[in-house]
Amino acid sequence: MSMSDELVEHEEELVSSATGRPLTKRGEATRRRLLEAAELVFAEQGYHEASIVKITERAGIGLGTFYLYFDSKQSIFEALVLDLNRRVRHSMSEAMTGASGRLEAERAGFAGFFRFTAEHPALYRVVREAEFVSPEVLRLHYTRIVEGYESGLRAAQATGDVDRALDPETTAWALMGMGELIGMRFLLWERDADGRPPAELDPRVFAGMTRFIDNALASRPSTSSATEEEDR
Amino acid sequence: MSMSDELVEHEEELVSSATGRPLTKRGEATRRRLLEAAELVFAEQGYHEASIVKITERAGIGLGTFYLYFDSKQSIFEALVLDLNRRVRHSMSEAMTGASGRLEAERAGFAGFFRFTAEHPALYRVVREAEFVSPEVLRLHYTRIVEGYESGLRAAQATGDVDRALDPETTAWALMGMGELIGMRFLLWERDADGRPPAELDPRVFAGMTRFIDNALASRPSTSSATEEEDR
DNA sequence: CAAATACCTGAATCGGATTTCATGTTTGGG
DNA sequence: CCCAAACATGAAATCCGATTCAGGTATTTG
Repeated sequence: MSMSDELVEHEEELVSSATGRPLTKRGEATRRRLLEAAELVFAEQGYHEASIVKITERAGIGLGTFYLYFDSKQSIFEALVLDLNRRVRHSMSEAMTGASGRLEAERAGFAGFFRFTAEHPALYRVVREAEFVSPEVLRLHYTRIVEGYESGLRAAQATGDVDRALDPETTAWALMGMGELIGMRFLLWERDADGRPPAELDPRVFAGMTRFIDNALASRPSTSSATEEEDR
Repeated sequence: MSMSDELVEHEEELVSSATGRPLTKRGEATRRRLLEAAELVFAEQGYHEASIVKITERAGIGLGTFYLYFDSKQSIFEALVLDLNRRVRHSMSEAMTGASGRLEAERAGFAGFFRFTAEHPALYRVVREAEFVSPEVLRLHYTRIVEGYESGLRAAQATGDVDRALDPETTAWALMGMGELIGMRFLLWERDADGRPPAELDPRVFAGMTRFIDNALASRPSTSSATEEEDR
């Protein structure tokens, strides 16, 4: 009967989180407007400054209506982060199609990541804030992205494009981390004369990063020229 | 504002933030107890779950007393982050003393960073949260660390230990980012069978990271003879 | 010791948030 | 055209935490 209703529901139906009821056209549109407003408000104000009132006002919707679609403030935030995750990965895989070599594809994916961050600087801050609002969702976000990198790296190692001595998982996380911090420093923090964020990475920085990555990944002719064993 | 005043302050004056008055022995002790309690509470609960009441209770101090020493919740948080910054950098520079080569020193600094993160996992989460609580302080934190890296890299380039084609600033931020995310993934997220965080990085990960960094930094034999490594 | 100074206190103030709910409105199928 | 069902609403209940303040206690000084 009622006991396992909630647990069984795994698939993303067009369902109100709060009530479990299906939505009509009208309801669907309202839900969408709420998500779009949430995107703006969370991006501008951060999670704790944001409020349900601000979101519903922005959406042009009554306060009480919110709870027909989402259980809580945290719940809509999580939905938003998952949506952004979809969009980042889309931006990355889109950038990768058409790349010729394996290594070329890695580079392109990276570029796609930066394009997204540059186009939606505030949005990417939302994702980072998830670490403190909803850690599980952030893990999901990172893990999904890293999975793509990792399998790409393995494939590139198989073809000999990438140093076989690298650990794919570690390398994938290293690349993510680089991307994050360089994006934060040179896209989110940087402002031009008019206080506008740059549309893309400074060429000097981009070149420096490319060199760094190419160095790191390139298959090395002799596998053990460097100090192979750490102390002890 | 008042914040930049404090930020410029590199050295800890014995001054109450709220009143600007110097402290006696007793006052000094009280201030210290507040900071220590804040460290525990912010680490366990995060900024917004933490409250002045919880901090003063933990410190065994009256609620009102708090405001004799700090202007606000944000103010004590900032003081804490600056304190942690000092400690991280100390951990890094301590690890670097005694390193023989330039490149060796870079590696040691990195290890120092991880040692701190492994020893105080929750504390490093506090630093990261500063991005959303007090962005200026976080910039200061990162910038101070990066400055050290950057000048180290320049020196290592001068001696030929590090690829001269790398941009030192970009490279420094890339290294920071790697360290952050790998620390988060393999130290903060990882739990052993008893739910305890690991005391140090998994050897596989550490080795993978070392290889990655060595690849990235090593001066490339593009025009000269094969890699000449300092073996020591 | 007396007065001044420094330090301490927690009840009360104040503002602001999430969430509920009783009631009204719209929609769509028969 | 009627009436469930779905959707919408905002005032009010409820909660919570930062900050203030009027009135203490300890410590030092003359």
